[in-house]
Amino acid sequence: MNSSSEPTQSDQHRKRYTGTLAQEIELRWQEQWDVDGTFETPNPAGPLADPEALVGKQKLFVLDMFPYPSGAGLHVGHPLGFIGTDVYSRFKRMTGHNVLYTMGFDAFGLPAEQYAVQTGTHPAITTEANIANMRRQLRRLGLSHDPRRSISTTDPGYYRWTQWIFSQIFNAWYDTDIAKARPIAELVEQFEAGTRATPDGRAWASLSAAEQADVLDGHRLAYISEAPVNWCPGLGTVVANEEVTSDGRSDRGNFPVFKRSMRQWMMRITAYADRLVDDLDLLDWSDSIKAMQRNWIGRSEGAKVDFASSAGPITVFTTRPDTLFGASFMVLAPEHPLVDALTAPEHTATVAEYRRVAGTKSDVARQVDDKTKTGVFTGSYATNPVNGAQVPVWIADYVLMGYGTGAIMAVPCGDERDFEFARQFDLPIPAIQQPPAAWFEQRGIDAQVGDALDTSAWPEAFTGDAPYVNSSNDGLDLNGLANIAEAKQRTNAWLEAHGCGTATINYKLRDWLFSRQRYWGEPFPIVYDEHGNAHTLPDHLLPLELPPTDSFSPRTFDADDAMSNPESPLDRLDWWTTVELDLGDGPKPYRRDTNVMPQWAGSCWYELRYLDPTNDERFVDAAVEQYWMGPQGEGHPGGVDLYVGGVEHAVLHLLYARFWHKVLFDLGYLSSKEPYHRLFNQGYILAAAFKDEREIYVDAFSVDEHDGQFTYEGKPVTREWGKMGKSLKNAVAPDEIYEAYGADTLRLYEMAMGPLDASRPWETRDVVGMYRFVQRLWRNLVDEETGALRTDLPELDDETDRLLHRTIDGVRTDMDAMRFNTAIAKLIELNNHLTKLGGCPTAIAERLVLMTAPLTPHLSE
RNA sequence: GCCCGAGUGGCGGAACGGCAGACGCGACGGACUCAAAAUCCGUUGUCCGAAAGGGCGUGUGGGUUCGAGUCCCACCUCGGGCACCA
Repeated sequence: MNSSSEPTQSDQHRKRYTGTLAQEIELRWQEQWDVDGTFETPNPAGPLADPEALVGKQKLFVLDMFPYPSGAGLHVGHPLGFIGTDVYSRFKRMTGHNVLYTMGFDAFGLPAEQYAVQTGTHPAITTEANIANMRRQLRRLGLSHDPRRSISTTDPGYYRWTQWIFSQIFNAWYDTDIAKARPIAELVEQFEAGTRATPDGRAWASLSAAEQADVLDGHRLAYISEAPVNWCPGLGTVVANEEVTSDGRSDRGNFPVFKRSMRQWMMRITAYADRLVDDLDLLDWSDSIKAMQRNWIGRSEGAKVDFASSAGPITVFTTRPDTLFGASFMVLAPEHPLVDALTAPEHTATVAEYRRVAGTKSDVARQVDDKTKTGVFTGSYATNPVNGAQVPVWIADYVLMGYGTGAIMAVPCGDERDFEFARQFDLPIPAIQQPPAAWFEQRGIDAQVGDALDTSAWPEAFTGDAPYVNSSNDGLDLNGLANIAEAKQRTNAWLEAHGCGTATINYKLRDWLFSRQRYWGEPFPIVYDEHGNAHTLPDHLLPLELPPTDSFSPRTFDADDAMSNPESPLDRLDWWTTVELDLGDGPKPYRRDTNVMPQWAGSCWYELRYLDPTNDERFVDAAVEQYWMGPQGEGHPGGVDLYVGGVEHAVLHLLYARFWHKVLFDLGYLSSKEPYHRLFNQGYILAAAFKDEREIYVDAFSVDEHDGQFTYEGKPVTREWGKMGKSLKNAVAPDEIYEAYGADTLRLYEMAMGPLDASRPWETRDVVGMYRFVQRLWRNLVDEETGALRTDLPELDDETDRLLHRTIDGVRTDMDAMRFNTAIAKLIELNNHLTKLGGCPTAIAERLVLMTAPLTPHLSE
């Protein structure tokens, strides 16, 4: 269009590198790559095998976190990581690697379903259309994906294996003796042989079928249990702990979430807590992501200690058993089961009232309220096992039922919270450590040696390291010791010897709530017999396809209606829920499970399916998995060589996927212990967003700037920087950039903006810098009038030759380290030099083109 | 409060402990044009100076070193994560 409407220019520079010419070149090569199958990657075995093509090549598995196919399509912020992995993959292919690089879609889940509910269109239809649109957009960027390996989690051929893996997990238990998952049949063998005792010691054969099923359910890695779960009436489903924000709302939709006891599917991820923490050491991940995972798992070493009381032993968890001599009262969570038995008659009314008020407060309110301590005395006392002291038992909502044992021993002299509580309620604060003089000086207290232990003068608890005092009994003497580790060890030994405590490890991690009362997800491959026992469907009945229905809307409730109950959409489909099957003992009636799996299920193993996407016999061929993901030497856990994605999945996806991978490893299906060996978190593309006085975002492209002041329709607005997107009304569509400059320029710009792991603001006006580079590069080689290679190129001189070789060295190093921004700078330097020279000497043209090929693949072709 | 990470021109950002500011944007000057856009050439940290040249410069204050943006200590600011977890 441009060239025909401006005849003068097109006559002069018919083959100048313009947006129009760039598009011509790009579309042509994208077509050619498809026709030639240029990016099809050979496997060592199976349907995609081409063993000869692997000879002499090192393998490399480069993976992007696969996207959710949203209806809004891509903006220029989305593909930053994709472009990075593409440049890297192309570079690695050019340097002798067999690179596995493809892209799939994480397409089950709430957004598609909510969109479907809004529009009345079935989610299968919108999902399919969105995937097609996204594939088109990604292809337009020139990404070198192997198209044969692309999957969607919603393909029955894919979720057949998601269901199969679920069955494996259901039919497995964690053997703590060998720290490994095993098939449940091996547990049955142990019970039958008597090598493992049943919970109540009776012979296995004497247990009824229902009792046996109960025992096994208590071991399964996927199990149904009645437990406090997160009920979200606004979404109409329960959600996992990981999907609840710190202010007690749903990650999706931002609705209130309530703790309710319900019967739901759980996954025993807690069995893997230690390995999930310990194996982080084997991974090439950033310290911050590792810290987030460690934090979430929350492993803390300590001891469980029993305090005798009229209601029986009260067990507390403490990380500081060494401070037991300073435990001068106890605090139980208001929901603690012993509270009723401990409450003395004259305290019944106050305790009941306190529990009632605490019960109405959601977890949110308990946290949002300032940290002022509240609590009431039960009227009972318990016995401190190390010194026999009678300590009062209180209840208070700063102790959480969900952590540890829901009861604590309070050591007010050494714990900030206990200190505040003691001050609040005027409880004694016995000292068990002698704080150093400096501690008093820093707090402006003139403490004599004699009255240092008078805690009434202390402004706060002493949490440091100092010699113990008043810490001895007949068999244990910590006085004078200043080594915490040794004091803990000696206390633990004493507790164990006297049967009133044991060293133990406590975790914050809870089991994973795995069922959802929604429609758009993987159905559970589970049926229930007439006694209500769960059975997995045999493999030949998989996939259990999601039944087609127009009635896919979930039953949602008033967002604050905590007492509502979930209703699965699948439950309405009587024709589907009741079924007659022969599971090996003749045809019988069964009822299907009507839950679906959470969004995260499909993303727990997708990288494995990329390896062997068409395999009908197994989820992945063993030799193929070994080739692409097997451990590489001693101490190497195996896994994807490079996994690129945003930091927002630090806990959820990355934790769940590691868990599933470890179960499959334990059961002997995989050679790799970990799914993702190296994780690289790319930054985000930020864009200016503008808010008016009502704090509402306005269209960022209609804002005017004047002397640093921003206005929208004449009214002042304030600028902030945020992740580019629809909600901030600042998204730039890639098509605009293609039209003006082409995809190669967009790729260059995104890679040149800064290091890949840093977030950076998008500036459309800056894009032209990379366009000029590409234009000069073109002009240095191609005649702008004819489009043919130039014949008037200069001879190679020594200076240019030296610069070339410096550039080759630098670009290779930078590309290898994924420092694409500095690689580009070096290429521009060389090209600027060539421009001054009057063109690119023929002798080095090929090398210049090869160096730019990963970045600007179409132009370089 | 605790745990990560980062502070360099007007802006995005470069710098194995060795010429700070590569490369790009913008700005300014010039060429081309009737003119503009595009394109091309040049200048551009800052202060003094006509120039040659010189002073000052990597959040702040100390330190190590022949030499520090880079290493060490203390602090300030910003971003992210966790947060009454016993």
